[in-house]
Amino acid sequence: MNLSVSEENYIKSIYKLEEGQDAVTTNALAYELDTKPASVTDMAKKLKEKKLIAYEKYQGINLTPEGKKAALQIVRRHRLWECFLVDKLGFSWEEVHELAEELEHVRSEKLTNRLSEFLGNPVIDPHGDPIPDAQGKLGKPRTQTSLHKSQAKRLEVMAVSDKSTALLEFLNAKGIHLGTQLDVIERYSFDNSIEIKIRNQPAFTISEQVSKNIMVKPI
Amino acid sequence: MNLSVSEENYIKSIYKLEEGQDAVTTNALAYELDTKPASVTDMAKKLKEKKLIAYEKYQGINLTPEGKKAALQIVRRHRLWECFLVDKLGFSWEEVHELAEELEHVRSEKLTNRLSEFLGNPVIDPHGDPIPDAQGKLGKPRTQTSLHKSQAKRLEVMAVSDKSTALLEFLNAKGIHLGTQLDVIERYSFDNSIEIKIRNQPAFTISEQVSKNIMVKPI
DNA sequence: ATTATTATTTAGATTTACCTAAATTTTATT
DNA sequence: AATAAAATTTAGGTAAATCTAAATAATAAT
Ligand SMILES: [Mn+2]
Ligand SMILES: [Mn+2]
Ligand SMILES: [Mn+2]
Ligand SMILES: [Mn+2]
Repeated sequence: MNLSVSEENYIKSIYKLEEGQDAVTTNALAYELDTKPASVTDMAKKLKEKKLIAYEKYQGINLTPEGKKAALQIVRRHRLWECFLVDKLGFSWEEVHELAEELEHVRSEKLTNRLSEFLGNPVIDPHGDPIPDAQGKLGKPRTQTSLHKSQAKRLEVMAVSDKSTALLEFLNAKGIHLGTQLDVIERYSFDNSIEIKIRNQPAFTISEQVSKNIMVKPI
Repeated sequence: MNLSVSEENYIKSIYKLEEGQDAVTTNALAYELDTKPASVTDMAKKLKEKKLIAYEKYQGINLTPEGKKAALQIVRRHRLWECFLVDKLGFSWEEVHELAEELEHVRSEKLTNRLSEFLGNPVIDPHGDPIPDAQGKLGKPRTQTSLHKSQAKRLEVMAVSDKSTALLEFLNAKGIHLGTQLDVIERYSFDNSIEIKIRNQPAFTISEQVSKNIMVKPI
């Protein structure tokens, strides 16, 4: 199956939005891809024709097994390039998403596999997301809780679910990285903000918007 | 100036064909880009509009200074990626051109410069071609003679001017790489074939087509 | 159960990068 | 110089990926 760059971006976004939800909505996909719903409907017809998605008018979109396989290959390339940019070229985690958004479209299994090998076959990317292997298999079963939901007092940062420069730069400023261990001091039910502390640094408060996007595990 | 992938490929090909010649011909460019002359004429109008080329009907094409600057950036990216693929990922020289043809279109000065640094700021690519620096300056003045023209008896291979898999695989089979030193045993004027010898290996004969594409310097 | 709102699709255009076939210009050959 | 051949351009079209505006369907609110 030979996909255009545009088709690949759609497939990847459908894969992302499908998580949890049962069907991906036209509007959600349009928003995710920064395009218009009418364009999504057009593309949905084409991807259905190519048997990459299941789609019926007004019923939303789901990847077929082939579609999912394609998505995992794209995700693999995306995350490997992110690793390369951070580990080898010294980029910081908020800079790599956009670049990987382009590099992911160079389709060469040989290149992908050699890149993986060169990087030591990493299993997570700089944002804590798992990297599918050459067969498209994901290691982790994605059972991550957000800081927002977690009840634990001592936590370790495992991933961030939003890759926007804005969030990542905020986390940089606060000293929150992958692997950072933090203590929850207080939860304020009024606005769902959380007061946290890293080591012996002074405590500070983060909003619900932020805590929702920090994935953690108790320690 | 924001160029499409297609525009970049045109600019790069014009740069390549301009070497030596005074103006690039519509047909030559169509052949180089594996497209039709009519398409070249269309694109010529657009690139002229963008002031990247000088073009008058029936008069051929030349890069403007801005066009040349753009071309050198693309060439820089292309050749740096080729170095990366060979030096870091272990690809062989005949495999990298096609991949670099895609990677070259990721436009990020930061990425390009970090990649260059990561590679130790190489000045020639795996085919012996010089790599423009961040300012677009070429080191070597490109005064290379082809084996076909050279009069010397002992020579060193400096570059290959054709990057086709066919030629490069042929050279691999014959043991001819960058830096290979060879002796010219005989030149046959009938078909311009040349008998050469590498070290103490048995001599063999190469055709004019091949010798034209091997760039050498006397030693 | 209507009605209003929201989501989605269709109709009809636009832009980019191509193409083929025909017309035109340039260049080479009598 | 006239004619033939080759190179180039123009005219008119196509396919992909968008868009806006209008129509339709699904959902929510009276
Ligand atoms: Mn992308
Ligand atoms: Mn990532
Ligand atoms: Mn290219
Ligand atoms: Mn090269």
